[in-house]
Amino acid sequence: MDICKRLGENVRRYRKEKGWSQEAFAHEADIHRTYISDIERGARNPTITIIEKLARPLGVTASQLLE
Amino acid sequence: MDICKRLGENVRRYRKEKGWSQEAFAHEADIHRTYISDIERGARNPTITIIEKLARPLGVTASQLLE
DNA sequence: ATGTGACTGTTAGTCCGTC
DNA sequence: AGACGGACTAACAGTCACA
Repeated sequence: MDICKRLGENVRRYRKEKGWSQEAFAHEADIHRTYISDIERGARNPTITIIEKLARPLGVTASQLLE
Repeated sequence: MDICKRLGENVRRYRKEKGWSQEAFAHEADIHRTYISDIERGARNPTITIIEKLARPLGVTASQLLE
């Protein structure tokens, strides 16, 4: 399983647990909406600083997003 | 604690557990030795595909490198 | 509310070295 | 053995219009 896809699935799952749209989450994480879309589809290969920006509003660790 | 520094410390610890020099590890991971040096010093912001390339020869998961 | 192609400036990542 | 610099190319960060 590709690590980018795994990250995407994790982000999407945690985001939905929060009841957020991509747009709302993008605002919380201070990341562009379309970038979130790309991440969730595994279409990007982000850096670890992006992983951390995603993790914080979701209330999880960067490590958890890669599990 | 900066996530880049945390990654660096984890990589260094796991590498030493294997008894590898940076150069030997670089060869195992198929990553340039100077890049390994940068990573361990927390001077780089790598992508998740690099995290995975680092994790495999160390016998750990990408997730563990960010813990 | 989300997926996607395209674009530009910036940086990730490689490779040459020296200390 | 490892830190660190310079220079280079490939790829990412960040954004937009449109579907």
